[in-house]
Amino acid sequence: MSRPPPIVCTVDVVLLTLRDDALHVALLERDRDPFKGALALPGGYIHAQEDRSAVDAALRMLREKTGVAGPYLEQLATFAGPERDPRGWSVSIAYVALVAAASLRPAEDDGRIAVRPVQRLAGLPFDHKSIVDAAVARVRSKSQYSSLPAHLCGDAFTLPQLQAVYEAVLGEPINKVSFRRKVQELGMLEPIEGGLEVGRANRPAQLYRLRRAFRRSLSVLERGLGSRG
Amino acid sequence: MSRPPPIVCTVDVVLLTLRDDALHVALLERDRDPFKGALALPGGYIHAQEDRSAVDAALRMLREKTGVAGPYLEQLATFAGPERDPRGWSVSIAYVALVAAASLRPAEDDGRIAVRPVQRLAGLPFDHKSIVDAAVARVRSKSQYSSLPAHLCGDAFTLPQLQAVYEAVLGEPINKVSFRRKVQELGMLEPIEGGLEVGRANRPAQLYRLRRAFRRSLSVLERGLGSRG
DNA sequence: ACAATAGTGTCTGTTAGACACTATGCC
DNA sequence: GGCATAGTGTCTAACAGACACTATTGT
Repeated sequence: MSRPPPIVCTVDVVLLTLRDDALHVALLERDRDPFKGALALPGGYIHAQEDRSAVDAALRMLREKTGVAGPYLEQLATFAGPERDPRGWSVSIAYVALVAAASLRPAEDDGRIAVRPVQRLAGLPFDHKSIVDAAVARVRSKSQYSSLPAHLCGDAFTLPQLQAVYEAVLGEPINKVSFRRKVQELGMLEPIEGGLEVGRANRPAQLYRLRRAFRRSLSVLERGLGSRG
Repeated sequence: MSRPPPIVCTVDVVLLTLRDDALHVALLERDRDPFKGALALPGGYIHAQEDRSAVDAALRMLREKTGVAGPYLEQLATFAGPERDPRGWSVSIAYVALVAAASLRPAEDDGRIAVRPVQRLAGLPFDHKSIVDAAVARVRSKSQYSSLPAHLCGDAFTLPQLQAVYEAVLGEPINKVSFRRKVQELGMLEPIEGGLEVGRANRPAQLYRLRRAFRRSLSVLERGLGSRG
Protein backbone atom coordinates (compact mmCIF):
# COMPACT_ATOMS: atom_id res chain seq x y z
CA MET A 1 0.00 0.00 0.00
CA SER A 2 2.77 2.47 0.80
CA ARG A 3 5.15 1.15 -1.79
CA PRO A 4 5.28 3.19 -4.98
CA PRO A 5 3.77 1.35 -7.92
CA PRO A 6 5.91 0.47 -10.95
CA ILE A 7 4.98 3.41 -13.14
CA VAL A 8 7.21 4.60 -15.94
CA CYS A 9 7.72 8.35 -15.81
CA THR A 10 8.90 10.24 -18.89
CA VAL A 11 9.07 13.70 -20.43
CA ASP A 12 8.18 14.35 -24.07
CA VAL A 13 8.73 17.58 -25.97
CA VAL A 14 6.71 18.92 -28.89
CA LEU A 15 9.28 21.08 -30.60
CA LEU A 16 7.46 23.32 -33.06
CA THR A 17 8.67 25.65 -35.74
CA LEU A 18 7.29 27.47 -38.75
CA ARG A 19 8.30 26.49 -42.26
CA ASP A 20 6.54 27.48 -45.49
CA ASP A 21 3.85 29.20 -43.44
CA ALA A 22 2.90 25.97 -41.67
CA LEU A 23 3.64 24.61 -38.22
CA HIS A 24 6.12 21.73 -38.23
CA VAL A 25 7.15 19.38 -35.46
CA ALA A 26 10.60 17.91 -34.85
CA LEU A 27 10.68 14.11 -34.66
CA LEU A 28 13.40 11.57 -33.88
CA GLU A 29 13.87 8.05 -35.07
CA ARG A 30 13.54 5.72 -32.08
CA ASP A 31 16.69 3.71 -31.54
CA ARG A 32 15.11 0.96 -29.44
CA ASP A 33 11.90 -0.92 -28.86
CA PRO A 34 9.03 -0.40 -28.55
CA PHE A 35 8.46 1.17 -31.99
CA LYS A 36 12.16 0.98 -32.88
CA GLY A 37 12.78 2.91 -36.08
CA ALA A 38 9.57 4.92 -35.95
CA LEU A 39 9.57 8.72 -35.86
CA ALA A 40 8.52 9.93 -32.43
CA LEU A 41 8.66 12.97 -30.18
CA PRO A 42 11.97 13.69 -28.45
CA GLY A 43 11.62 12.36 -24.94
CA GLY A 44 12.88 9.98 -22.36
CA TYR A 45 13.06 9.02 -18.75
CA ILE A 46 13.56 11.59 -16.07
CA HIS A 47 17.03 11.23 -14.59
CA ALA A 48 16.53 11.56 -10.86
CA GLN A 49 20.22 12.15 -10.23
CA GLU A 50 20.63 14.73 -12.92
CA ASP A 51 17.40 16.67 -13.45
CA ARG A 52 16.43 19.31 -10.92
CA SER A 53 12.88 19.56 -12.27
CA ALA A 54 10.67 18.44 -15.12
CA VAL A 55 11.50 21.55 -17.15
CA ASP A 56 15.13 20.68 -16.62
CA ALA A 57 14.53 17.22 -18.00
CA ALA A 58 12.75 18.69 -21.04
CA LEU A 59 15.65 21.05 -21.69
CA ARG A 60 18.10 18.18 -21.38
CA MET A 61 16.15 16.11 -23.96
CA LEU A 62 16.18 19.04 -26.35
CA ARG A 63 19.85 19.72 -25.89
CA GLU A 64 20.99 16.11 -26.16
CA LYS A 65 18.67 14.99 -28.93
CA THR A 66 18.11 18.04 -31.10
CA GLY A 67 20.92 20.44 -30.22
CA VAL A 68 18.37 23.15 -29.41
CA ALA A 69 19.32 25.28 -26.41
CA GLY A 70 17.34 27.96 -24.59
CA PRO A 71 14.07 27.88 -26.56
CA TYR A 72 10.71 29.10 -25.37
CA LEU A 73 9.34 26.23 -23.30
CA GLU A 74 6.13 25.65 -21.38
CA GLN A 75 4.43 22.69 -19.83
CA LEU A 76 1.56 21.40 -21.95
CA ALA A 77 -0.17 18.63 -20.01
CA THR A 78 0.49 15.20 -18.65
CA PHE A 79 -0.63 12.12 -20.52
CA ALA A 80 -1.04 8.98 -18.46
CA GLY A 81 -2.69 5.59 -18.57
CA PRO A 82 -2.20 1.88 -19.04
CA GLU A 83 -2.74 1.83 -22.80
CA ARG A 84 -0.50 4.50 -24.21
CA ASP A 85 2.73 2.47 -23.88
CA PRO A 86 2.85 -1.28 -24.52
CA ARG A 87 5.20 -1.63 -21.55
CA GLY A 88 2.34 -0.76 -19.21
CA TRP A 89 1.06 2.11 -17.07
CA SER A 90 3.04 5.20 -17.99
CA VAL A 91 3.15 8.91 -17.37
CA SER A 92 4.43 11.45 -19.85
CA ILE A 93 4.84 15.09 -18.85
CA ALA A 94 4.55 16.88 -22.19
CA TYR A 95 6.16 20.22 -22.99
CA VAL A 96 5.84 22.59 -25.93
CA ALA A 97 8.92 24.32 -27.27
CA LEU A 98 9.09 26.94 -30.00
CA VAL A 99 12.13 27.82 -32.07
CA ALA A 100 12.95 29.70 -35.23
CA ALA A 101 13.23 27.47 -38.28
CA ALA A 102 16.90 28.26 -38.69
CA SER A 103 17.67 26.76 -35.27
CA LEU A 104 16.68 23.33 -36.51
CA ARG A 105 18.80 23.31 -39.64
CA PRO A 106 22.04 21.89 -38.13
CA ALA A 107 20.35 18.92 -36.47
CA GLU A 108 18.25 18.30 -39.56
CA ASP A 109 21.24 18.42 -41.91
CA ASP A 110 23.03 15.91 -39.66
CA GLY A 111 20.04 13.62 -40.01
CA ARG A 112 19.48 13.73 -36.27
CA ILE A 113 15.92 15.02 -36.55
CA ALA A 114 13.09 15.01 -39.06
CA VAL A 115 10.83 18.03 -39.43
CA ARG A 116 7.24 17.26 -40.42
CA PRO A 117 4.13 19.40 -40.93
CA VAL A 118 1.69 19.00 -38.04
CA GLN A 119 -1.14 18.50 -40.50
CA ARG A 120 -1.00 15.12 -42.21
CA LEU A 121 0.87 13.50 -39.34
CA ALA A 122 0.33 9.78 -39.35
CA GLY A 123 1.86 6.71 -37.87
CA LEU A 124 3.21 8.29 -34.71
CA PRO A 125 3.79 5.75 -31.94
CA PHE A 126 2.26 5.83 -28.45
CA ASP A 127 -0.25 8.69 -28.13
CA HIS A 128 2.17 11.14 -29.68
CA LYS A 129 -0.39 12.25 -32.25
CA SER A 130 -2.70 13.37 -29.44
CA ILE A 131 0.15 15.18 -27.75
CA VAL A 132 1.06 17.05 -30.93
CA ASP A 133 -2.59 17.94 -31.49
CA ALA A 134 -2.85 19.30 -27.96
CA ALA A 135 0.33 21.32 -28.46
CA VAL A 136 -0.92 22.83 -31.70
CA ALA A 137 -4.25 23.70 -30.11
CA ARG A 138 -2.47 25.36 -27.21
CA VAL A 139 -0.22 27.37 -29.49
CA ARG A 140 -3.09 28.53 -31.69
CA SER A 141 -5.19 29.47 -28.69
CA LYS A 142 -2.45 31.40 -26.92
CA SER A 143 -1.43 33.16 -30.11
CA GLN A 144 -4.72 35.01 -30.10
CA TYR A 145 -3.82 37.11 -27.09
CA SER A 146 -0.10 36.84 -26.42
CA SER A 147 3.38 37.36 -27.78
CA LEU A 148 3.92 33.62 -28.16
CA PRO A 149 4.34 33.49 -31.97
CA ALA A 150 7.30 35.86 -31.67
CA HIS A 151 9.27 32.87 -30.41
CA LEU A 152 8.91 31.33 -33.86
CA CYS A 153 10.89 34.24 -35.30
CA GLY A 154 14.61 34.68 -35.20
CA ASP A 155 16.49 37.30 -33.19
CA ALA A 156 15.53 40.15 -35.50
CA PHE A 157 12.40 40.54 -37.54
CA THR A 158 10.10 43.14 -39.07
CA LEU A 159 6.48 43.75 -38.18
CA PRO A 160 5.23 42.46 -41.54
CA GLN A 161 7.22 39.26 -40.92
CA LEU A 162 5.78 38.92 -37.44
CA GLN A 163 2.27 39.48 -38.77
CA ALA A 164 2.83 36.73 -41.35
CA VAL A 165 3.84 34.39 -38.51
CA TYR A 166 0.69 35.21 -36.56
CA GLU A 167 -1.41 34.67 -39.67
CA ALA A 168 0.23 31.32 -40.39
CA VAL A 169 -0.34 30.11 -36.83
CA LEU A 170 -3.89 31.39 -36.58
CA GLY A 171 -4.71 30.36 -40.12
CA GLU A 172 -6.45 33.59 -41.06
CA PRO A 173 -5.55 37.08 -42.24
CA ILE A 174 -5.20 39.83 -39.64
CA ASN A 175 -5.98 43.50 -40.05
CA LYS A 176 -2.71 45.40 -40.27
CA VAL A 177 -3.79 48.34 -38.16
CA SER A 178 -5.30 46.16 -35.44
CA PHE A 179 -2.23 43.97 -35.43
CA ARG A 180 0.11 46.86 -34.93
CA ARG A 181 -2.08 48.31 -32.19
CA LYS A 182 -1.95 44.96 -30.38
CA VAL A 183 1.78 44.58 -30.75
CA GLN A 184 2.19 48.09 -29.37
CA GLU A 185 -0.09 47.17 -26.47
CA LEU A 186 1.83 43.95 -25.82
CA GLY A 187 4.96 46.03 -25.48
CA MET A 188 7.28 43.11 -26.02
CA LEU A 189 9.30 44.57 -28.88
CA GLU A 190 12.08 47.11 -29.13
CA PRO A 191 13.30 48.58 -32.41
CA ILE A 192 16.86 47.78 -33.40
CA GLU A 193 18.64 51.10 -33.81
CA GLY A 194 19.28 51.75 -37.45
CA GLY A 195 18.18 48.26 -38.31
CA LEU A 196 16.33 48.06 -41.58
CA GLU A 197 15.50 45.21 -43.84
CA VAL A 198 17.48 45.79 -47.01
CA GLY A 199 17.76 44.53 -50.53
CA ARG A 200 14.18 44.73 -51.71
CA ALA A 201 12.62 47.10 -54.16
CA ASN A 202 10.43 48.92 -51.67
CA ARG A 203 10.47 50.91 -48.51
CA PRO A 204 12.57 49.00 -45.99
CA ALA A 205 10.95 47.81 -42.77
CA GLN A 206 12.17 48.52 -39.28
CA LEU A 207 13.78 45.56 -37.53
CA TYR A 208 12.69 44.66 -34.01
CA ARG A 209 13.78 42.20 -31.35
CA LEU A 210 12.12 40.85 -28.22
CA ARG A 211 12.76 42.89 -25.12
CA ARG A 212 14.96 41.05 -22.67
CA ALA A 213 12.08 40.46 -20.21
CA PHE A 214 10.13 38.56 -22.87
CA ARG A 215 12.92 36.41 -24.28
CA ARG A 216 11.59 33.33 -22.53
CA SER A 217 8.23 34.45 -21.24
CA LEU A 218 5.08 35.90 -22.69
CA SER A 219 3.31 39.20 -22.81
CA VAL A 220 -0.43 38.74 -22.55
CA LEU A 221 -3.39 40.89 -23.54
CA GLU A 222 -6.71 41.21 -21.77
CA ARG A 223 -8.48 41.07 -25.12
CA GLY A 224 -6.88 39.35 -28.04
CA LEU A 225 -7.07 39.86 -31.75
CA GLY A 226 -10.73 39.73 -32.54
CA SER A 227 -10.65 36.49 -34.45
CA ARG A 228 -13.97 34.80 -34.81
CA GLY A 229 -12.24 31.42 -35.24
CA MET B 1 20.07 3.39 -18.74
CA SER B 2 16.91 1.62 -19.84
CA ARG B 3 15.72 0.89 -16.32
CA PRO B 4 13.01 3.27 -15.07
CA PRO B 5 14.29 5.44 -12.22
CA PRO B 6 12.70 5.20 -8.80
CA ILE B 7 10.31 8.11 -9.11
CA VAL B 8 7.22 8.41 -6.96
CA CYS B 9 4.15 9.20 -9.03
CA THR B 10 1.06 10.68 -7.38
CA VAL B 11 -2.13 12.59 -8.12
CA ASP B 12 -3.26 15.55 -6.00
CA VAL B 13 -6.61 17.31 -6.21
CA VAL B 14 -7.37 20.93 -5.40
CA LEU B 15 -11.04 20.69 -4.50
CA LEU B 16 -12.45 24.22 -4.48
CA THR B 17 -15.76 25.60 -3.36
CA LEU B 18 -17.28 28.97 -2.54
CA ARG B 19 -18.23 29.87 1.00
CA ASP B 20 -18.98 33.35 2.34
CA ASP B 21 -18.08 34.80 -1.05
CA ALA B 22 -14.54 33.40 -0.87
CA LEU B 23 -12.84 30.44 -2.49
CA HIS B 24 -12.13 27.61 -0.07
CA VAL B 25 -10.07 24.48 -0.53
CA ALA B 26 -10.76 21.03 0.95
CA LEU B 27 -7.88 19.60 2.98
CA LEU B 28 -7.31 16.25 4.69
CA GLU B 29 -5.29 15.39 7.75
CA ARG B 30 -2.41 13.17 6.69
CA ASP B 31 -2.53 9.81 8.44
CA ARG B 32 1.11 8.88 7.87
CA ASP B 33 4.57 10.33 7.48
CA PRO B 34 5.91 12.49 6.01
CA PHE B 35 3.97 15.39 7.55
CA LYS B 36 1.71 13.06 9.52
CA GLY B 37 -1.13 15.04 11.07
CA ALA B 38 -0.75 18.06 8.79
CA LEU B 39 -3.57 19.29 6.59
CA ALA B 40 -2.79 18.54 2.94
CA LEU B 41 -4.44 18.18 -0.44
CA PRO B 42 -6.33 14.96 -1.10
CA GLY B 43 -4.02 12.79 -3.12
CA GLY B 44 -2.12 9.58 -3.34
CA TYR B 45 -0.38 7.06 -5.47
CA ILE B 46 -1.75 6.05 -8.82
CA HIS B 47 -2.99 2.47 -8.62
CA ALA B 48 -1.78 0.87 -11.82
CA GLN B 49 -4.13 -2.09 -11.45
CA GLU B 50 -7.19 0.00 -10.72
CA ASP B 51 -6.94 3.38 -12.44
CA ARG B 52 -7.56 3.58 -16.17
CA SER B 53 -6.14 7.10 -16.43
CA ALA B 54 -4.92 10.00 -14.34
CA VAL B 55 -8.40 11.56 -14.28
CA ASP B 56 -9.66 8.24 -13.04
CA ALA B 57 -7.15 8.30 -10.22
CA ALA B 58 -8.19 11.85 -9.30
CA LEU B 59 -11.86 10.86 -9.23
CA ARG B 60 -11.01 7.86 -7.05
CA MET B 61 -9.14 10.07 -4.54
CA LEU B 62 -12.12 12.42 -4.39
CA ARG B 63 -14.62 9.61 -3.95
CA GLU B 64 -12.65 7.69 -1.33
CA LYS B 65 -11.34 10.62 0.68
CA THR B 66 -14.00 13.31 0.41
CA GLY B 67 -17.15 11.53 -0.72
CA VAL B 68 -17.45 13.88 -3.67
CA ALA B 69 -18.67 12.19 -6.85
CA GLY B 70 -18.98 13.58 -10.37
CA PRO B 71 -17.64 17.10 -9.89
CA TYR B 72 -16.25 19.37 -12.57
CA LEU B 73 -12.63 18.26 -12.94
CA GLU B 74 -9.73 19.37 -15.09
CA GLN B 75 -6.02 18.77 -15.15
CA LEU B 76 -4.07 21.70 -13.71
CA ALA B 77 -0.37 20.98 -14.18
CA THR B 78 2.27 18.55 -13.06
CA PHE B 79 4.63 19.41 -10.27
CA ALA B 80 7.88 17.50 -10.16
CA GLY B 81 11.34 17.66 -8.69
CA PRO B 82 13.72 16.32 -6.07
CA GLU B 83 12.87 18.83 -3.35
CA ARG B 84 9.11 18.85 -3.08
CA ASP B 85 8.87 15.54 -1.17
CA PRO B 86 11.44 14.55 1.50
CA ARG B 87 11.31 10.98 0.18
CA GLY B 88 13.02 12.10 -3.03
CA TRP B 89 12.29 12.83 -6.67
CA SER B 90 8.52 12.89 -7.08
CA VAL B 91 5.86 13.71 -9.63
CA SER B 92 2.42 15.00 -8.76
CA ILE B 93 -0.22 15.36 -11.45
CA ALA B 94 -2.46 18.06 -10.03
CA TYR B 95 -6.17 18.44 -10.79
CA VAL B 96 -8.70 21.15 -9.99
CA ALA B 97 -12.20 20.17 -8.97
CA LEU B 98 -15.15 22.48 -8.34
CA VAL B 99 -18.22 21.66 -6.27
CA ALA B 100 -21.12 23.48 -4.68
CA ALA B 101 -20.55 24.24 -1.01
CA ALA B 102 -23.41 21.98 0.03
CA SER B 103 -21.65 18.96 -1.48
CA LEU B 104 -18.88 19.23 1.09
CA ARG B 105 -21.08 19.41 4.16
CA PRO B 106 -21.40 15.65 4.84
CA ALA B 107 -17.66 14.97 4.73
CA GLU B 108 -16.98 18.10 6.74
CA ASP B 109 -19.52 17.21 9.43
CA ASP B 110 -17.96 13.76 9.72
CA GLY B 111 -14.61 15.42 10.31
CA ARG B 112 -13.19 13.77 7.23
CA ILE B 113 -12.20 17.03 5.58
CA ALA B 114 -11.35 20.57 6.60
CA VAL B 115 -12.44 23.50 4.43
CA ARG B 116 -10.12 26.49 4.48
CA PRO B 117 -10.08 29.86 2.67
CA VAL B 118 -7.46 29.92 -0.08
CA GLN B 119 -6.22 33.27 1.15
CA ARG B 120 -4.32 33.00 4.43
CA LEU B 121 -3.27 29.41 3.76
CA ALA B 122 -0.15 28.57 5.69
CA GLY B 123 1.75 25.55 6.79
CA LEU B 124 0.79 23.28 3.93
CA PRO B 125 3.23 20.41 3.43
CA PHE B 126 5.16 19.62 0.26
CA ASP B 127 4.57 22.28 -2.39
CA HIS B 128 0.83 22.17 -1.84
CA LYS B 129 0.68 25.91 -1.32
CA SER B 130 2.05 26.44 -4.83
CA ILE B 131 -0.42 23.96 -6.23
CA VAL B 132 -3.37 25.70 -4.59
CA ASP B 133 -2.10 29.06 -5.83
CA ALA B 134 -1.85 27.73 -9.36
CA ALA B 135 -5.36 26.29 -9.11
CA VAL B 136 -6.81 29.58 -7.92
CA ALA B 137 -5.03 31.48 -10.67
CA ARG B 138 -6.38 29.05 -13.25
CA VAL B 139 -9.93 29.33 -11.93
CA ARG B 140 -9.84 33.13 -11.83
CA SER B 141 -8.38 33.31 -15.31
CA LYS B 142 -10.85 30.90 -16.87
CA SER B 143 -13.79 32.55 -15.10
CA GLN B 144 -13.26 35.65 -17.20
CA TYR B 145 -14.42 33.99 -20.39
CA SER B 146 -16.16 30.71 -19.56
CA SER B 147 -18.99 29.05 -17.71
CA LEU B 148 -16.60 27.59 -15.15
CA PRO B 149 -17.96 29.38 -12.04
CA ALA B 150 -21.36 27.79 -12.66
CA HIS B 151 -19.85 24.59 -11.31
CA LEU B 152 -19.57 26.28 -7.93
CA CYS B 153 -23.37 26.58 -7.84
CA GLY B 154 -25.83 23.89 -6.99
CA ASP B 155 -28.24 22.24 -9.40
CA ALA B 156 -30.56 25.24 -9.56
CA PHE B 157 -29.67 28.89 -9.23
CA THR B 158 -30.78 32.35 -10.26
CA LEU B 159 -28.87 34.78 -12.43
CA PRO B 160 -28.23 37.18 -9.53
CA GLN B 161 -26.80 34.25 -7.56
CA LEU B 162 -24.59 33.25 -10.49
CA GLN B 163 -23.42 36.82 -10.89
CA ALA B 164 -22.47 36.94 -7.20
CA VAL B 165 -20.41 33.77 -7.71
CA TYR B 166 -18.58 35.30 -10.68
CA GLU B 167 -17.95 38.46 -8.66
CA ALA B 168 -16.62 36.49 -5.71
CA VAL B 169 -14.25 34.50 -7.91
CA LEU B 170 -13.07 37.46 -9.96
CA GLY B 171 -12.92 39.73 -6.95
CA GLU B 172 -14.65 42.66 -8.59
CA PRO B 173 -18.17 43.85 -9.39
CA ILE B 174 -19.62 43.03 -12.80
CA ASN B 175 -22.05 45.12 -14.81
CA LYS B 176 -25.43 43.44 -14.67
CA VAL B 177 -26.36 44.06 -18.30
CA SER B 178 -22.99 42.89 -19.60
CA PHE B 179 -23.12 39.84 -17.39
CA ARG B 180 -26.50 38.78 -18.69
CA ARG B 181 -25.44 39.38 -22.27
CA LYS B 182 -22.42 37.13 -21.72
CA VAL B 183 -24.43 34.39 -20.04
CA GLN B 184 -26.87 34.51 -22.94
CA GLU B 185 -23.95 34.26 -25.36
CA LEU B 186 -22.42 31.35 -23.43
CA GLY B 187 -25.70 29.52 -23.87
CA MET B 188 -25.01 27.09 -21.07
CA LEU B 189 -28.18 27.70 -19.07
CA GLU B 190 -31.78 26.61 -19.42
CA PRO B 191 -34.63 28.04 -17.36
CA ILE B 192 -36.40 25.66 -15.05
CA GLU B 193 -40.08 25.70 -16.05
CA GLY B 194 -42.10 27.50 -13.44
CA GLY B 195 -39.09 27.58 -11.16
CA LEU B 196 -38.88 30.76 -9.13
CA GLU B 197 -36.95 31.68 -6.08
CA VAL B 198 -39.55 32.17 -3.35
CA GLY B 199 -39.86 33.54 0.16
CA ARG B 200 -38.29 36.94 -0.21
CA ALA B 201 -39.96 40.31 -0.16
CA ASN B 202 -39.28 41.16 -3.75
CA ARG B 203 -39.81 40.07 -7.29
CA PRO B 204 -38.81 36.38 -7.49
CA ALA B 205 -35.96 35.40 -9.79
CA GLN B 206 -36.09 32.76 -12.46
CA LEU B 207 -34.26 29.55 -11.61
CA TYR B 208 -31.82 28.08 -14.15
CA ARG B 209 -29.78 24.92 -14.46
CA LEU B 210 -26.80 23.93 -16.58
CA ARG B 211 -27.74 22.38 -19.90
CA ARG B 212 -26.84 18.72 -20.04
CA ALA B 213 -23.98 19.29 -22.48
CA PHE B 214 -22.27 21.60 -19.99
CA ARG B 215 -22.71 19.57 -16.83
CA ARG B 216 -19.06 18.54 -16.82
CA SER B 217 -17.56 20.70 -19.50
CA LEU B 218 -17.29 24.39 -20.23
CA SER B 219 -18.78 26.91 -22.56
CA VAL B 220 -16.19 29.42 -23.69
CA LEU B 221 -16.41 32.94 -25.09
CA GLU B 222 -14.16 34.55 -27.67
CA ARG B 223 -14.08 37.72 -25.62
CA GLY B 224 -14.63 37.56 -21.89
CA LEU B 225 -16.06 39.99 -19.40
CA GLY B 226 -14.04 43.12 -19.87
CA SER B 227 -12.28 43.04 -16.56
CA ARG B 228 -9.17 45.08 -16.35
CA GLY B 229 -7.76 42.54 -13.89
C1' DA C 1 8.85 58.18 -62.76
C1' DC C 2 7.16 53.76 -61.29
C1' DA C 3 6.49 49.57 -58.69
C1' DA C 4 6.14 47.67 -54.37
C1' DT C 5 5.69 47.40 -49.73
C1' DA C 6 6.10 50.02 -44.96
C1' DG C 7 3.73 52.63 -41.99
C1' DT C 8 -0.21 55.96 -40.38
C1' DG C 9 -4.72 58.80 -40.13
C1' DT C 10 -9.34 58.43 -39.96
C1' DC C 11 -14.02 56.74 -40.43
C1' DT C 12 -17.48 53.44 -39.14
C1' DG C 13 -19.71 49.48 -37.15
C1' DT C 14 -19.65 46.70 -32.96
C1' DT C 15 -19.40 45.94 -28.22
C1' DA C 16 -19.21 46.84 -23.25
C1' DG C 17 -20.71 49.55 -19.38
C1' DA C 18 -23.66 53.28 -17.09
C1' DC C 19 -28.04 54.55 -16.08
C1' DA C 20 -32.63 54.56 -15.75
C1' DC C 21 -36.72 52.48 -16.22
C1' DT C 22 -40.34 48.81 -15.75
C1' DA C 23 -41.91 44.25 -13.48
C1' DT C 24 -43.43 41.61 -9.68
C1' DG C 25 -43.19 39.48 -5.58
C1' DC C 26 -44.06 40.23 -0.07
C1' DC C 27 -45.52 43.17 3.64
C1' DG D 1 -49.22 51.50 -1.64
C1' DG D 2 -44.37 50.83 -0.35
C1' DC D 3 -40.18 48.34 -0.47
C1' DA D 4 -36.90 45.44 -2.43
C1' DT D 5 -34.88 43.13 -5.92
C1' DA D 6 -35.54 41.03 -10.91
C1' DG D 7 -35.13 42.03 -15.41
C1' DT D 8 -34.85 45.27 -19.71
C1' DG D 9 -34.27 49.51 -22.93
C1' DT D 10 -31.20 52.77 -24.31
C1' DC D 11 -27.41 55.99 -24.46
C1' DT D 12 -22.46 56.60 -24.64
C1' DA D 13 -17.63 55.60 -24.70
C1' DA D 14 -14.16 52.43 -26.11
C1' DC D 15 -12.45 49.44 -29.47
C1' DA D 16 -11.67 46.73 -33.70
C1' DG D 17 -11.62 46.55 -38.65
C1' DA D 18 -11.89 48.84 -43.36
C1' DC D 19 -9.99 52.02 -46.23
C1' DA D 20 -7.20 55.25 -47.98
C1' DC D 21 -3.41 57.90 -47.77
C1' DT D 22 1.63 59.07 -47.19
C1' DA D 23 6.63 57.35 -46.91
C1' DT D 24 10.68 55.30 -48.73
C1' DT D 25 13.27 52.22 -50.97
C1' DG D 26 15.15 49.83 -55.73
C1' DT D 27 14.93 49.87 -60.63
